[in-house]
Amino acid sequence: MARPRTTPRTVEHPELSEVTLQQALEALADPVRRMVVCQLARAGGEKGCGTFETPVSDSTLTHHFTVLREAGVIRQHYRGTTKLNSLRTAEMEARFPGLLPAVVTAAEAEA
Amino acid sequence: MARPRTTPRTVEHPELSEVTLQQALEALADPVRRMVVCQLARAGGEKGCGTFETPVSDSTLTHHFTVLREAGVIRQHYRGTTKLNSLRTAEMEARFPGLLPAVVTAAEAEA
DNA sequence: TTCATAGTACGACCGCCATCGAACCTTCAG
DNA sequence: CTGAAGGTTCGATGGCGGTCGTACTATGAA
Repeated sequence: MARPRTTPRTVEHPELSEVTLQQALEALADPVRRMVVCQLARAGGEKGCGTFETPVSDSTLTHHFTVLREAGVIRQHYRGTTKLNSLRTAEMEARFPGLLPAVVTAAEAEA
Repeated sequence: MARPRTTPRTVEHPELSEVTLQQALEALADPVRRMVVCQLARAGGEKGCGTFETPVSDSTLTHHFTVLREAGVIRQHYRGTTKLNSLRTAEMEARFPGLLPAVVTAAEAEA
């Protein structure tokens, strides 16, 4: 039977109501993670993990994606071997009004 | 002559243009510093160093004030033996539009 | 002048987090 | 089945930052 030999890869996402301001700020306070967020914002949609420009190794990047995901900033899901990332823009806006736009805008302006 | 025996105590403040987003976010990402900022926002004006409610020692609090000042978030000046603190609200708004209000609002809402 | 109050400077400590490389898992193409 | 590409997991490491206590300085009051 054409069935996966193991469980398909899924990703856990927190409800934004479970995310603290502390988590969100810590997530956004790292320069590499801000690069990721800005590149996502610029892309406007989904973006594969391997398509980001950062100065760190793959394993470190995995760590940063995890932090962003657990902070509710990004959503991730698999398509084949590729993992796609997108911003949880609307949910973040509902939870922390103005925060994400302020950070992205400031980051873009600085670059 | 009624003159101070040593130089009067002054405090250095950065121009907001010299402050990076990194500094601002790091400053705001610490829970104790956010307490300070929120209590200042609530006070609406100046507030002596000793009038803040925090779980840390005086010397640690001094450290946090320094970080906030160097991040351009607060302004400090002496009056007698008291050091007064206030938010650089307008300048922060010009440099990082929306950031400080977003953080303060979220912090108030969480508390 | 002396004392009390307000805050600072300094040094030490400790824990956390960003980072890496190596080994591994999952999926798709041949 | 086999290989290769895309990510992950794991353990180790290193540095930075939050914390404290103690000693100190500055100011104003008695």
